[in-house]
Amino acid sequence: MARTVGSDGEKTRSAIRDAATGLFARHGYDAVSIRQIAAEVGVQAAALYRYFATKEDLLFDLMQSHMDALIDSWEQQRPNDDPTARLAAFVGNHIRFHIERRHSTHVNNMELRSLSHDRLSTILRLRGAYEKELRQILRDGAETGAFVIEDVTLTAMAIIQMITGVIVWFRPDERLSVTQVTETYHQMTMRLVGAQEWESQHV
Amino acid sequence: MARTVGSDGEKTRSAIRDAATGLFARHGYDAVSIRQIAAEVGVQAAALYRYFATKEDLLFDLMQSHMDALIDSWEQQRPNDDPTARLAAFVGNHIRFHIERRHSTHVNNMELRSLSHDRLSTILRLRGAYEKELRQILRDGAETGAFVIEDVTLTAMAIIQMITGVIVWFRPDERLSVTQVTETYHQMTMRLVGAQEWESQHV
DNA sequence: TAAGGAATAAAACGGTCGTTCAATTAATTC
DNA sequence: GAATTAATTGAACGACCGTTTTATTCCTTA
Repeated sequence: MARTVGSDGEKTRSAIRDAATGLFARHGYDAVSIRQIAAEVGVQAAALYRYFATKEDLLFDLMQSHMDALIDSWEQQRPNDDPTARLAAFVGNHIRFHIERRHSTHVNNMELRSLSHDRLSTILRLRGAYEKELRQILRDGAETGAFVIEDVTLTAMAIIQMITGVIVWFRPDERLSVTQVTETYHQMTMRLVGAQEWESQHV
Repeated sequence: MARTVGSDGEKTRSAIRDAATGLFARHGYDAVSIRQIAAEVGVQAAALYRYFATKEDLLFDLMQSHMDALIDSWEQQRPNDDPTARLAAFVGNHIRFHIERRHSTHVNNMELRSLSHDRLSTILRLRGAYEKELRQILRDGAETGAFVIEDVTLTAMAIIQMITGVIVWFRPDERLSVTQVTETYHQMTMRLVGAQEWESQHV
């Protein structure tokens, strides 16, 4: 029956996703063949088509899951606090999430152009929703006078690019721990938005 | 003769480079075929091989030229001034350069993985030399007390990612001019490094 | 205007790609 | 344990890839 077999199928499905994430991140979507992914899973190329109709379906599945997980992670963490505390939480959650998922982050940042128009829109919509959260924090902080901000949209982009960039150079087991990196970025972010004083809310 | 004919050859060569830059930036190195590039130039695929031995040679040529031009642009602009003025000049030059060369910047940021090991090293060496300039500015500013910096390397990466990120969202003919964008990033950068006061050196 | 080299075109090469299909094996149900 | 269905294989398809080879055109120079 589909029930018990389904559980094995889900295991294979997730093995495919893991293999594809790593290969896409390292070599790029176009440079990776279905046969390579299949080989890493230990299966023939044709077998993948029982789980994903096309190669692009597989890519889209990875990217959508990534965005869903990112938004979910923030929603479970978001404090109902003053803008300073919310910004600290946002930065901390963002950095932690992206370090933990370097590979799928890389795929999401690099392979947008490999998606069809409709699927690109879907991903961009999710991305927009996430960034809107940051813009709202910045807007609130500017209104209460907690932050000094010239342009909310532009500042939001600057912060996101800055904190997402961590994955470009950060490698675990180096001189800095995740906590140290997060702490330093927290301080830089607070200065960037002109936050005059903030408690040591090291999230 | 090679002289007069050479000048036509150089025109074709630069047409190839322009076409390849645009196509690589839009669709990615792997997704673009030699035949596509040739078609955009108005020539047959085999003709490109008179100018570039392989497709990767073409990519490397584009990436190396980009880095050379970036470093050259900074060297012609670098002031022998205090750290605050030098940082302002660095940010201004960087943003201006990258907005003017969005496509080749995109190629340089996205296609590192398509290079062979040796060529990757060459590009990374150039990149390292450029980033070293920023680190030196930050170090000087930290020593004179002009800046508040927890970690020079980390701050340099944060600034570079922030200001390079402009090309991800900035489009000409939108609500903001290059000057406005540069000015806002200048202010954000100065706050980020904790510069207590700075003249309006809008470079 | 004939000669000679530079530039291009046209065709072909071997290889790999994403995907499909028929045949086979493995697992589940009755 | 036979029947049924799910899962996988191996082979094949047509398309396109980067590159090479050979032939042809164009242009310069003597």
